Amino acid sequence: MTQTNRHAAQIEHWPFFQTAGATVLTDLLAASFTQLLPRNALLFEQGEEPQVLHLLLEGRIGLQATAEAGTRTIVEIFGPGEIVLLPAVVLSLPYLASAVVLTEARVTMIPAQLFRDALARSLPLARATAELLARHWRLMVDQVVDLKLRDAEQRVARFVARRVSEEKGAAKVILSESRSAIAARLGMTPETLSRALAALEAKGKLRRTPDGATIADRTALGF
Amino acid sequence: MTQTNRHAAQIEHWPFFQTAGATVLTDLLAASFTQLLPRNALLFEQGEEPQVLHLLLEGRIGLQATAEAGTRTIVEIFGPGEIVLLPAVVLSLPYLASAVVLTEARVTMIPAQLFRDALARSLPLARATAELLARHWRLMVDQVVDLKLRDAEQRVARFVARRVSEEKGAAKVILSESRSAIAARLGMTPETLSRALAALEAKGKLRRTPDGATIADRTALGF
DNA sequence: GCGTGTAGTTGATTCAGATCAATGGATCGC
DNA sequence: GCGATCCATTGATCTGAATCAACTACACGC
Repeated sequence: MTQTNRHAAQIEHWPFFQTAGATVLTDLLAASFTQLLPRNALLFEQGEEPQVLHLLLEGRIGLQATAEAGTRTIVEIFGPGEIVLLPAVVLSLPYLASAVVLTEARVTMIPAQLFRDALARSLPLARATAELLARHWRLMVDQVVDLKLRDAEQRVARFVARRVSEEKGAAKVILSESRSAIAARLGMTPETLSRALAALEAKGKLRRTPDGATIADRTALGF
Repeated sequence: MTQTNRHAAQIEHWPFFQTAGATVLTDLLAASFTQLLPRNALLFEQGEEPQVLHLLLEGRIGLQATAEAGTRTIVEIFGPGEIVLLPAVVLSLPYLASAVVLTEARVTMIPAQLFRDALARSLPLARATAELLARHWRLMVDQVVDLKLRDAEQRVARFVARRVSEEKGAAKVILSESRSAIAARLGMTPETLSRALAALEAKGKLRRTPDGATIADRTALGF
């Protein structure tokens, strides 16, 4: 059994491949390979043509965009079970952001051309792709609304609250990526993030710990 | 010839239907209908289940989101030739924003269920959908980067510059939707938009007219 | 052990853009 | 025609978050 197959069992439970079908998955994984990447590694850079599609098994990856002025920000942070930058692969267009490993990550890579070929043949895969992209679009809409209508403290509260739900009921939230990465994702400076967390603690909505926070009452975060 | 068919000739030239194929289009348009909607009409409201898919023939439609606090913003403005809110139709999920007619609009509506049925049968349609959604995702990423990295004046300049390209080389830009709608789309107040336009005029990058602006040098807008 | 570097926090100050307020056109109904 | 209403613009002030600046707490190499 190859190293790839070791992870196949995990991947085939992803909703995306439930829709796409087992046959397609087998095809795609046959030519795939899995890597363990250290913090700060670069998966790809803004402007590159996509060579592979990335499936994130473990860790967190940040989508980092650079404007003309050279300023950077993080557009989105992906977690385990997510497919990174499907749009660029679908469109065969250069990436409009770089992907940086925020916490040590295990990533399975599928050759982009292989994926596109499968997309041209398989209706279930095309539908799964459309659904995934629709969800990702909605996430970005949500972020735009967040940026336009909520202040720093509210954005931080929502961000933390979402992480709780991921850890299913547990009152502990682990923020393993750097504070500056989280701040960039939320459209603020690390200083402002730090102050927002302090303010939420002062209001009794959470308690800061070195690696994240504990939540007293999830609904108290207003989410 | 029905009223719908009168517009079919126009719609079939859209890139989306070039990919999806003529057969699918004929199917979809058979049960469709076209309406002329006045300014301020509501296509649908946040929270509703999508009943129809909207194809925008003429005019502009704004995607308006409302946060808990009751504050509103415009997430995106759609123009002629665009398909509005495909994600909600694909996912059969409630709209997460309302759609408001910003300037008198002609809209063709396709029953959502019909579209989803076609999506389940037609590979070309599924591929066209995936590609369109990928493009829309990229537009939202662009907007997030805009909001996070550029100041008000730069955002206005980019917005105006994009409108020029739509009118193909013409130095005249028509901003027919209200200033407050544009301001909301750009994540600022109408006052700030007004000042930004004044500042760009002072720098000689454009000249304001009641219904928009004229551009001296397109590249001067930094786009 | 002890520098040395890096990330995070806290404090002081500044600034872009929001808010509040007033004015100048338009367009509309009558 | 003439108020009434709505929208855009301009001005004055305020404020949330950025910037600038210490200072602290670890983690690392040697």
